[in-house]
Amino acid sequence: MPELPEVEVTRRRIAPLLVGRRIARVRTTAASYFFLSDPGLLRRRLPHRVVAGLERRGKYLLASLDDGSRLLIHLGMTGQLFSGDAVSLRLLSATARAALTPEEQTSFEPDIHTHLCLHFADGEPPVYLRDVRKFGKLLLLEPGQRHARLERLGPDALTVDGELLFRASRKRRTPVKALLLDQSLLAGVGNIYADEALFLAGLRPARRAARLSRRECCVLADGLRRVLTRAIETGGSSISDYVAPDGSDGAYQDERRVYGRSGEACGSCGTPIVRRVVAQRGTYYCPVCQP
DNA sequence: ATTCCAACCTGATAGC
DNA sequence: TGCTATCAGGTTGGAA
Repeated sequence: MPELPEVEVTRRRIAPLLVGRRIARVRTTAASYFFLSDPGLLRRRLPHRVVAGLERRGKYLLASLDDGSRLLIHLGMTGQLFSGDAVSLRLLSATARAALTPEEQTSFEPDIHTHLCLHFADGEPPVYLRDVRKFGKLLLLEPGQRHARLERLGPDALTVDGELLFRASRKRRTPVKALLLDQSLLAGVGNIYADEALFLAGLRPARRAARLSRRECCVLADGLRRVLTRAIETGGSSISDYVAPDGSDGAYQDERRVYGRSGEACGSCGTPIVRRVVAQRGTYYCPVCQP
């Protein structure tokens, strides 16, 4: 689900519910693929801590606590970080949805996929972290502790410039789309925004990276910054699971040019959008506008 | 060093 | 109705 824009919108909207609050009670699910730290450790260590700040690195969120430790969060494909006040059908499975009448859908109750519940001392709504597929990650970093996953990240994709792409793409036979998805080169781009940026740049996703000119790299960097900035402005893309922390949907899915639109007419030339597998990912492009 | 591919999970949907 | 196959906003580790 969440790429840089969704994670950034989540950060901005959850921060007021998190920062400055003292954690009182913590609930977790059992140890699983989701937890990089033992959930028992989280239940022992988080109570009494005050959240000091919340920053984003690529698709990661990093919450600093008042004892110098940090909580590292990745939302994977289906991760959702939201307020106990949030109401959204996206927080319910289809079966759970069917079992409820509309008037019963007025609040969220933690289910088996809700891996972390933070309750606060001031009685404000709790904050929940839910992840159906468990591709997300949760890890407590001790004060000063470094983490390989963070250190491997390249510069934030919002700051990308054409020169970076040009230098990194020399001698790479790989499709340009694979470069964009490489978090060690550029942090934050995922499958949706890679395809959207390539459309804006008029570049075929399978194009060999090394064959891009400096000029094309600059146009691509431009497209990336434009699409990411616009997606943040519109609250991200709510295509299947993503909800903002208040339960509201993003709106960028309505501005998508190519992602998920195979068979539909290209907005620029009318040619049907094509789906192919590139860089092992479902990839959408206009065969005419992206020669 | 780079590229590829399977694996990690669960659920929704399309087709028979 | 039910079964099977395919697909999904991601990342990792190890093989080629």
